[in-house]
Amino acid sequence: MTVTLTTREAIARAAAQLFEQHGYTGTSVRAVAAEAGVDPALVIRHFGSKEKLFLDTMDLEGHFGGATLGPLDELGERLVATLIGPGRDVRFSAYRAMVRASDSELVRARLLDALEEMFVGPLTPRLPGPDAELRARLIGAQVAGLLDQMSLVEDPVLVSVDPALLARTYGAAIQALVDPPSRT
Amino acid sequence: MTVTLTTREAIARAAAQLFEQHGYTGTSVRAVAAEAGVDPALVIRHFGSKEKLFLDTMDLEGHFGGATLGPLDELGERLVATLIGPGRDVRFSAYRAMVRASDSELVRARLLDALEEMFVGPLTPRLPGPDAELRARLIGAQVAGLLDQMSLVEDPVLVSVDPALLARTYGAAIQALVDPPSRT
DNA sequence: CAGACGGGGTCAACACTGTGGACTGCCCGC
DNA sequence: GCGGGCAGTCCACAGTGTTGACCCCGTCTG
Repeated sequence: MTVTLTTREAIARAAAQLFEQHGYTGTSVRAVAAEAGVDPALVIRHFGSKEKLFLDTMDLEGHFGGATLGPLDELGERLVATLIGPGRDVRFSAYRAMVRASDSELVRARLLDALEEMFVGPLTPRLPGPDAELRARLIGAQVAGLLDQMSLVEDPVLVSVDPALLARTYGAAIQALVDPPSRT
Repeated sequence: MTVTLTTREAIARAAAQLFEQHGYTGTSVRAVAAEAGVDPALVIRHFGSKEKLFLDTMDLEGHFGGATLGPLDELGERLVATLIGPGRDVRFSAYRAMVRASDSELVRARLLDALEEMFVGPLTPRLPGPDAELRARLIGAQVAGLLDQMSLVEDPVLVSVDPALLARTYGAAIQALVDPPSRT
């Protein structure tokens, strides 16, 4: 199967690999073309622009989907465990590439969509207490922050700390937004 | 005063403005040179490279310094209020530019330094309970996440929500890492 | 006082980027 | 058989960061 690749697929595949590996600015259209064994002008012809190629290629939802499922108690800890669990490298690379390319209006919109689809949508109706939507968005912010420090900034302590401890600690902070605020 | 600017200062000033306004990739060396009324080759001569110019120009510590001062109770809320309080645009721009330029190893290192100097250093010795350093770093992650969503992704709900409510809500989540974990 | 020196400034060029236009070759419906 | 469309190729353009050769002028030295 997939004995022969349509050239469009070949380009997309090469692009996905290079973008994840070297980021948006770090991979040139010509490099993608070379990797796919194709003329540089052809990749533009097929995808319209480097930016569109990037958007067609990277998708966050595929890597992060369904992270907010399951019961609400201990959701924080489970969420973190899922993020930093098996396959974290792919997730981290995708996120990193997207964030660093967020100069582009389209990329920014995609990040916003992903936030909406992965956190605001599924979580807002489930969170008990007031300001559910705001809290859902802030949970998204917490996740983004963790990804920032682990994937983008590469905080050496965070990347090497015991994942269970990390999940427990940061999970508690997330849980503070999952549970209804205690009116003191 | 400052009747005449040394050309180096003029370049740095133009660079700071353009970098904050249009980001790293969005501002060309030639644009900086034009804004400073100077030959493009000269800015490289003075600063070595565009990357070094960027690093010499942007500093996070100046914009974010001293955000973790004050008593520990309600530090979370105060921290958020400081971040999104007066002058937030400058802070947001600086952070955005740095993160989007974090392809560069040097920029990445600078972000790590800033985290260290602004959160890990001042907070670790003050946090009660176990894993103080880890928790300090995670507080940094929370801050990064908020900046991400507000400045980089520009979540329309977060940027327009009542700042006091935002500070209270997200502050509570940060406070969960400031206070010693409740061993349940 | 002459002359070497050095640093700020200018110009032209290099290698590279993303992209567009003109062109060729091939397959498919009439 | 033939014309239209489409995949693929080639070349060119404008813009990028950066470099080297050059120049000018003030300063220190013999």
